[in-house]
Amino acid sequence: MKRPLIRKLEKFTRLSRADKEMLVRIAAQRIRRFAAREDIIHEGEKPEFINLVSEGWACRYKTLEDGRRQIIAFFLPGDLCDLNVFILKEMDHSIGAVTPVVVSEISRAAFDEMMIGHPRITQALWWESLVAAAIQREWTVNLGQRDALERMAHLLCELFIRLEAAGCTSDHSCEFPLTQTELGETLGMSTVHVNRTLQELRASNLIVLKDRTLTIPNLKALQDIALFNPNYLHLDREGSHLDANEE
Amino acid sequence: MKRPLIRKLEKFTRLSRADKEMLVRIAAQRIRRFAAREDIIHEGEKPEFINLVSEGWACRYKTLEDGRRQIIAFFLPGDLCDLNVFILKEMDHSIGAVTPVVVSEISRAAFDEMMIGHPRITQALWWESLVAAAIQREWTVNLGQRDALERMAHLLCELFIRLEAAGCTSDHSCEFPLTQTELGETLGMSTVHVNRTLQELRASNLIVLKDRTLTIPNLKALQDIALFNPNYLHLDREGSHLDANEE
DNA sequence: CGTCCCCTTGAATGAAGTCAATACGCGTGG
DNA sequence: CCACGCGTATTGACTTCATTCAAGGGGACG
Repeated sequence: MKRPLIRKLEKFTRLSRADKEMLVRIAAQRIRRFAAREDIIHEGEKPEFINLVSEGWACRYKTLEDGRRQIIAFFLPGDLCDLNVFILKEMDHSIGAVTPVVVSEISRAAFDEMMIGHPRITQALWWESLVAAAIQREWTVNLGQRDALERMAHLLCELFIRLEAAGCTSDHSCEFPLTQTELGETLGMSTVHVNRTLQELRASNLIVLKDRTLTIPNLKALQDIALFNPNYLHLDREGSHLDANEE
Repeated sequence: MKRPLIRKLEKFTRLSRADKEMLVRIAAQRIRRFAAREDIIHEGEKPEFINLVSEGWACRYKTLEDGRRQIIAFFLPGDLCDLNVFILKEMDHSIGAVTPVVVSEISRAAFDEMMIGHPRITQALWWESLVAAAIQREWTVNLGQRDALERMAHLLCELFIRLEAAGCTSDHSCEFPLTQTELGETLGMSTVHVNRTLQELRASNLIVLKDRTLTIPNLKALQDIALFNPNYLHLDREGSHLDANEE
């Protein structure tokens, strides 16, 4: 349950003891806590840090002039906001806490230090950011091509598998703090239709969702109706040829 | 019209003569041509190069098992496919030519060399890739929140402004090679509805689209109905404080 | 001259949104 | 302890936007 970032990065490569200590140290440098619904950084601000979510769920979102809101991404424990953001003059979107969250702020200096002294971490972080981009692309496919039922099923599959990689699941269950309104803002559908879609998944015994806990009795079955192909998450230790000898 | 990449990067930072020569040299190393509709790289392959589109339009796309296709991104002249892709074991999507295209393949070695000797270019390329990510996010918003008319208008605004940055527009017009089927695969709507939506934009005098040429007589008006905010393209010379003294 | 691809149009159908009412759990304060 | 308010979930009836089906038109090319 601890150190979800390390756990996740090790899906890609093996990290040395020194690498891990570095990551722990960096994550401890500057810690901030946010209440649910609070903004971590708001559109228009100048980004000064890379944010690492170590506990809780956060999300990226954008609001249109007329108030419509789209959730663009979820940050689960161990997830990083964009590397290199400090290159941009201002945020073009906001990042908000979904649940109460604990965030580590990584300064540009700390990041550069890590890039220089720890090539294995550097590699793993680029992998992380390529996966994040792949997830964003898959969301485009999801919104563009899948109908409501498939879309919902796909999101649930993705979140569950990502939580698993971060060590945040037990058996077939995980905490699931999203409200139906938030699901709607994520999947581009009305709350009413979110509700009906969830009912349909429940009726088919594909999910149990109750008291902020999600259970997926048969992940394969849910994947099938979602046309879910996990390849875009690149969770198959592709960097294993880089394994460190030390440990 | 030449060297759209350089032209685009200079929207972000000023490049020295040596930087530009480097870019020209890199782009000339390994050139490939593709016919319209041909695949540049296909899902499942191992990416070995960073592709730079120097002429023509290409697209990223994904196909679901049942044949539905979603276009995930367009590559216009001067656009690069993901930096660092070689970290991944295999492509989770395909890249195809929309029109006949000319592509420069950039090897890992050439890329690393550039990263070391040309910090200004490095910075500019990270900017490029952050902008590409921002575009992908905006597409998520587009598909999730906007209705057909807004969605179409938004895409047209984005493409026009990006073409402008690459030096591929003249006055209020640009070449526009996409078929209505491709627009549908991009915007997640049926061809029939694409057709009707275009008609509606034409009837409001917001666009002229004929013979593969798009004219936007009043970009501001089109932006308004699209709820288009160009901030996500980060085209405002944010790196100008980094301007080189040399030229 | 026929074929193929792309664009266009009409009519019928369907998926998802809107509106509105109700229910439920939970915390607060009387 | 109970009443109240608030946010969230649920349900039904109706509407609207978009898809599907089907047919026809036009241009490029062999």
